[in-house]
Amino acid sequence: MTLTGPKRARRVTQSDVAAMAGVSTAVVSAVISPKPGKTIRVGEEAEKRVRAAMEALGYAPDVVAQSLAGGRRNIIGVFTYEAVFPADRKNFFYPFLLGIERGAMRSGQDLLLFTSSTLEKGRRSIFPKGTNRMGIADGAILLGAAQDKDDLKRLCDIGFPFVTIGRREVEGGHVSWVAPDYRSAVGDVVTRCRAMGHRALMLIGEREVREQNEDRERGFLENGHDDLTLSVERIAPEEIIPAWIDELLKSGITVVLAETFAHAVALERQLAARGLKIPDNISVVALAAPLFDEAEGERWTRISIPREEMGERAVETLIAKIREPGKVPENIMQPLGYVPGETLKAI
Amino acid sequence: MTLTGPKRARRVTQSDVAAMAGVSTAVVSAVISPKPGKTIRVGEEAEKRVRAAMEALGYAPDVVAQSLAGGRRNIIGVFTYEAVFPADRKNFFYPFLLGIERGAMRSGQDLLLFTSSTLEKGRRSIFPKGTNRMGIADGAILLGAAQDKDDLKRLCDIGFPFVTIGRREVEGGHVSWVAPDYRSAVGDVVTRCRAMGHRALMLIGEREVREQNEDRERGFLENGHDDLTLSVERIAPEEIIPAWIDELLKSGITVVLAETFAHAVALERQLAARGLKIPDNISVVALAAPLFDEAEGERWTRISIPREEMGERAVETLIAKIREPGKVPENIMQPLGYVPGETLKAI
DNA sequence: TCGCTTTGATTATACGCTTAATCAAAAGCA
DNA sequence: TGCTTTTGATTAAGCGTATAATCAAAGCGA
Repeated sequence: MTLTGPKRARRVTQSDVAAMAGVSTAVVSAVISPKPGKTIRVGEEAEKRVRAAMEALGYAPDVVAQSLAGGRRNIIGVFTYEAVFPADRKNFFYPFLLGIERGAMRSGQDLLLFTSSTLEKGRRSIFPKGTNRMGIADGAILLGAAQDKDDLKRLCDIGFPFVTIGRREVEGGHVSWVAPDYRSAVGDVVTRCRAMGHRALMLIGEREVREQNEDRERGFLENGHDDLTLSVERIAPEEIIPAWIDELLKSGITVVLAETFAHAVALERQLAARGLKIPDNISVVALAAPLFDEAEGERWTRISIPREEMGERAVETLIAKIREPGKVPENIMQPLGYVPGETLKAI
Repeated sequence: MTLTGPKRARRVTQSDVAAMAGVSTAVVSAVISPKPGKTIRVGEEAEKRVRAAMEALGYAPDVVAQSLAGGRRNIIGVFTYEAVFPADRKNFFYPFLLGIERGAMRSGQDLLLFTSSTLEKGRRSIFPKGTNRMGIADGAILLGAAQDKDDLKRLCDIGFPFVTIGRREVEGGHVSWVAPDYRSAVGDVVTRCRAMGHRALMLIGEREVREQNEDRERGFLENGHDDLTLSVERIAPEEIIPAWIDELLKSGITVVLAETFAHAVALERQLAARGLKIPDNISVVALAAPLFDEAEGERWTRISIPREEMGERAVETLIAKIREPGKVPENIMQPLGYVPGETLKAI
């Protein structure tokens, strides 16, 4: 739906301010946005009058017009593939948004949430029906498990500045991201397990291999010592059935690193079904933040993701990118934490 | 901080399409956005050519320019006096935002969060340094316990469409709101208490009397029967001290309606200090939604607020207001629910 | 005094689109 | 036939801002 009907009350424009201050609109524009490249200069006197007029009239620049004219808008877009305020996994997204808000506050930016494109089949599109609302913002932060590389490519092509949370690679274009450093973190976990006496480790994870899964697998395999046996199994949580457990037990593996909580939980359930316990019979480390309530994941030995901080850094990165569009895009690897829990035991 | 606008690659414009199709830009515009009240008409032939050209050139309309020309941005502002994503009371605000997002989605609006004005002393200002970023949006939803009536007045004066969540009255201007119908709800609670045999009721609540407190007090006093003794005490939670409890017990009151959870909890603590229990010795009903975690309030007999629905209705109301600026502003009283808990007992 | 730079401003145009005002030609009608 | 209506288009005027191109006046060194 789009709004139609009578136009809203006339807004206070630059020329209103200009008229009141007795100057031209160009001067008002210059006062609003002082730039290093001083093609227009303003005297102290005039500036004072302009500011007074702005105050008196309650003037606010029209971002849309600024946008069209090629100026700055001080608006950062936030695009989420799922709902911005998701009902079910609110505690997962929330910290990112918290950080993004703080970052925006710090740098004097407003936040534009792209809620207009209807969620089709539960997912949003960056270019709904070929249009691109993003142009309203100076740049955007992309949040959520993005799958449509085409959209990312297109964003790259039109030179729109954006930063994704989570690593994304697009061929033929560079994308900036702030991503959890799964590689180092998982490497660290392997080292810890080894120090605790474990020698046969297995990584189980999602069938679909995306960037973050790659990173974990790399960190896992890279840290192999001669005395370690490492194996990787890509399997859906619901595929963890008794037969699979049989094989696991036969293999002599003593620690399982689970890419998601769903895997960890499925594993625990199947073990319990035959009277086995974590970590008595086998240890488990979760390689992700709990998707749902934080409390649910509390007892697991796991990796922790400083999501709030990541949100903030995403804003900083984006702003840097907006400022210097030509520069090589920055990528930030966010160091993760290791949280000792009750599911990893020394041998 | 201020940003410099990114220079985009030249985009395919309407006139490119027009040129290729051998028509004027007006025709292209008409093809893109067919409106009921058409001043400009397009023939079948021409439309076919235009569509072919759009396809061939990969044309996408520039929303920014569309906005500028059309006067409408399809952006709804969301202003919160506290942080939009508050760390401590997230579960209180969250449902509103959820509803607002859904409402925005339904009506094809984007959401602009005003995060740019720094939080001074933990509160935001609508007019930071006299400027008004709100003008960016078509209208705004105000969320949180607003105290600066001056700002609201000013918003009214400049004719900016806005809707508050929670009742607000400003003299010399009409404000639209979507507010919990505390009056009816409290009246209902009184009736229920009476039906359970209670005859002496007390309402305790915040010292500062704002609209919502007025509403509750009204609902409380209005429903007096001849056989009921009703009293109101405006007192800060920390003023609930042993001496006060003495008086309460002497008065013969059997139910206390607490305006906030802080009051209810303070009361419980002081009662416990002398070995008294809720509801054995005295019943308590909370007249608000729990401020913090939902779970914390679970056991209390209380009023429930359909916050999600309120958020959605706020969007609807705002859009109606934007559409017809002249119309008498709509106010919506949101019916509340009664949630039986463990703190109200029949006598 | 003259040219030259600096300061402080104005004018004019572009940004990409919508839409009111027009207009030419065809169609309808008596 | 002459007049009005309908159809299918064009032209041009904004929408509110940024900024390159200009320009007047003042300052300045020689």
